[in-house]
Amino acid sequence: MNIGQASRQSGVSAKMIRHYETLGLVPGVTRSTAGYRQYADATVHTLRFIRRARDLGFDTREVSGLLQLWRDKKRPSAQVKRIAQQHVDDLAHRIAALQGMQRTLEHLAHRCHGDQRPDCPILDDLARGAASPP
Amino acid sequence: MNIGQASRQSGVSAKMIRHYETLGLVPGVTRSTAGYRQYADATVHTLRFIRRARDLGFDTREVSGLLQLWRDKKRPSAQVKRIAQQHVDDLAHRIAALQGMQRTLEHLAHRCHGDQRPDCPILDDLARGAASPP
DNA sequence: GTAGACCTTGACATCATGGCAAGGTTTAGA
DNA sequence: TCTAAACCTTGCCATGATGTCAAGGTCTAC
Repeated sequence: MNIGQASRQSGVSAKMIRHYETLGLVPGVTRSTAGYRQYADATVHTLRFIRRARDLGFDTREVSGLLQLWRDKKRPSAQVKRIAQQHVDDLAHRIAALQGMQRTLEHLAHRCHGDQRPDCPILDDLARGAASPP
Repeated sequence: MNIGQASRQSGVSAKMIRHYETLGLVPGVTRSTAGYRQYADATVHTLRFIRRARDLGFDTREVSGLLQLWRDKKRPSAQVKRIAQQHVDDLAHRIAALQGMQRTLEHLAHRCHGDQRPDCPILDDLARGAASPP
């Protein structure tokens, strides 16, 4: 199977398949005489794993760790859970940060008339450069 | 005022002050005979504006637009509000995406024993490469 | 034999920011 | 007056995950 077909079957772009190869996430590939990468179903499976993990927001370092655990049939599930839990915590932080921005902006936008007049609490806030009190 | 002092007063790193200069967010600076950038309070004010806008998640393009509106004393506040509203919508999308990941992962982590045994629903899900039904 | 689809590598872009290096300037103190 | 420390300059490289483009080789179907 060439890279295009592996890409279609895994949902990972050819570009990223090559990239993951340089990162060592997918094992070194065999090549055809012309130098084309040849893939087996097992690799497509790995690529789907990577895709799914990326979709859940794990960065490539974390994906690498998860892949190693996946391959290690004797892994303690605690290790997997720890990676996942860290990521959940990270997500929570990021969500909270975005929600903070959202709250502030919604508050400001709510008080902005949004008409032809120039007065605007949004610009006022930015110009003051200070967080508004909760 | 040199760049270091402007940096301390605005909360924007010297590096980023220079960067914003190349982007045209802050106007061209006057220089001392030795080539040192000289800042007035007005520029520090602008830098604080930028800092605050960045803290609220606006990207530099949006900041640029907001700065122009800020400087235009005849701006219609509707234009400001539109930029803010778009950003709020963007934030909402990003938050929803992260929450989706968080939900899925919390669900999986909850079902993972997290002990010495290798069985792990997290890896199972990744390996299946499919979203679990809600 | 040839067109079109496919593959290869490599370079560059994104976005906001940090870091380092090599060199010039200013300032405070001995 | 000399010097060390603190400051400034420009420029290059790096991050992370992905896309795009380019120049060139290969395979396939007609």
